[in-house]
Amino acid sequence: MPRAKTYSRESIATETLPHFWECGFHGLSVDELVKLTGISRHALYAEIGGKDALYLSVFEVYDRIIVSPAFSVVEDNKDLDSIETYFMHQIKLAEEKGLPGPGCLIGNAAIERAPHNREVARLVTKHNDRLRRGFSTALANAASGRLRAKDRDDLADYLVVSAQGLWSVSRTVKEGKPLRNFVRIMMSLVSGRIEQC
Amino acid sequence: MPRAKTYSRESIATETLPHFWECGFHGLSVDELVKLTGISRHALYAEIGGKDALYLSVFEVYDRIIVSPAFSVVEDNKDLDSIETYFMHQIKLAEEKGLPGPGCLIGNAAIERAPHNREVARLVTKHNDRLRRGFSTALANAASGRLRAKDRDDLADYLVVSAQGLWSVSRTVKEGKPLRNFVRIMMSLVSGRIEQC
DNA sequence: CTTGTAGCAGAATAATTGTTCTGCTACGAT
DNA sequence: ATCGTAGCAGAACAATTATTCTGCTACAAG
Repeated sequence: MPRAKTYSRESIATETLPHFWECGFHGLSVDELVKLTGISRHALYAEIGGKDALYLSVFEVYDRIIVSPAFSVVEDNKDLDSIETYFMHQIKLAEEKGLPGPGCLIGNAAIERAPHNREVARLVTKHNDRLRRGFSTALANAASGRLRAKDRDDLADYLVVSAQGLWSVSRTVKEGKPLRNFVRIMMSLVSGRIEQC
Repeated sequence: MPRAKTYSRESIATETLPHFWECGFHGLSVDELVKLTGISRHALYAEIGGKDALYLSVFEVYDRIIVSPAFSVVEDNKDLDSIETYFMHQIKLAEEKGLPGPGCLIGNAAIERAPHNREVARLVTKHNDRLRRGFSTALANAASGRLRAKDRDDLADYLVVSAQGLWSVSRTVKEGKPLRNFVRIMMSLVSGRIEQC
């Protein structure tokens, strides 16, 4: 029986995720990746195929181990508090890991990589759709019918754009205050809108 | 007397600006830049020094010929309408040039390049400071004293983050509607805040 | 017209970096 | 124990790309 693989497609993507997240696609070479993570070039090319394919694999892992645990608060609870919790929790994590932080891997990819790689662009759109859907459902639920579908979708769009701004700025600020501030103002807007219906 | 230089530092930066704006720092090689713009390698290296230095020069030009003409509306008029005008006008320009667009050169650099280049990071911060100052002054004026300094600065921060989100998203959306929507909602928030004082 | 030289095109070079290849090692099956 | 092979380390290779170099051209001064 063949020896169990030391590095699976899965584990390679998981190990490289933090580095791509921090440095982006162009921020580090395959050599650096190999040195930093200890995975072998052989495994990388045999299991995944190359740097581009690896980057796409990292997306899957990021979605599963970073986005899902964080955003399921919104997707499960479906209320306004859950939206605020989602944002504030992410800001706290970023603060703990140290600001300026890596922002959102997918948001970064949207700017750095999506224009040059069709598949990355597709995954970015998919991610934004997921956020929009989550926000939209939560808003509908929070408003319990008092919000017109169009207004709800507009607000969901608004939150998606706001999230993009938040994680972008988190890459350059040194403390969490302006980020929290932003979320507070944003949330007051959203709840104000819902109440006035 | 020496022959007049065909390509000055200035003109090289101006010619390359659109390409860096569209493709980012890693999006095109010096070869492509030379082919696309017609400038000579010789001039580029003699006048500017290299790709990194060129990128920084492009920042200066961008600030002068793109940011200043657009943002001076806010800096000169100092009212809420000017803020909305600024955003809407930029969205319209982006639409005319075709969405998804290049976003904001400096916002893109914040994500793609600032983490790897101290000087780029400095220029990004400088740009955001300019926006914040402009917004802050406009808000103070619009509220004519009814807004506490802290609230005014929080709102200015809020607008800076929102701008970042807007231009980020403009790189992936196919039409201006969600962008305009975002601005409308954002502005309603800001004027609501000021009126309630 | 001659001549000196600024500036150009494009070749050459150097450095980086993505990918493949070559033994070799260690483990499991027999 | 030995054999076969999966997987490794790191060298080699290839491709890309930033930078420098080499004539050469065209213009201006005299």
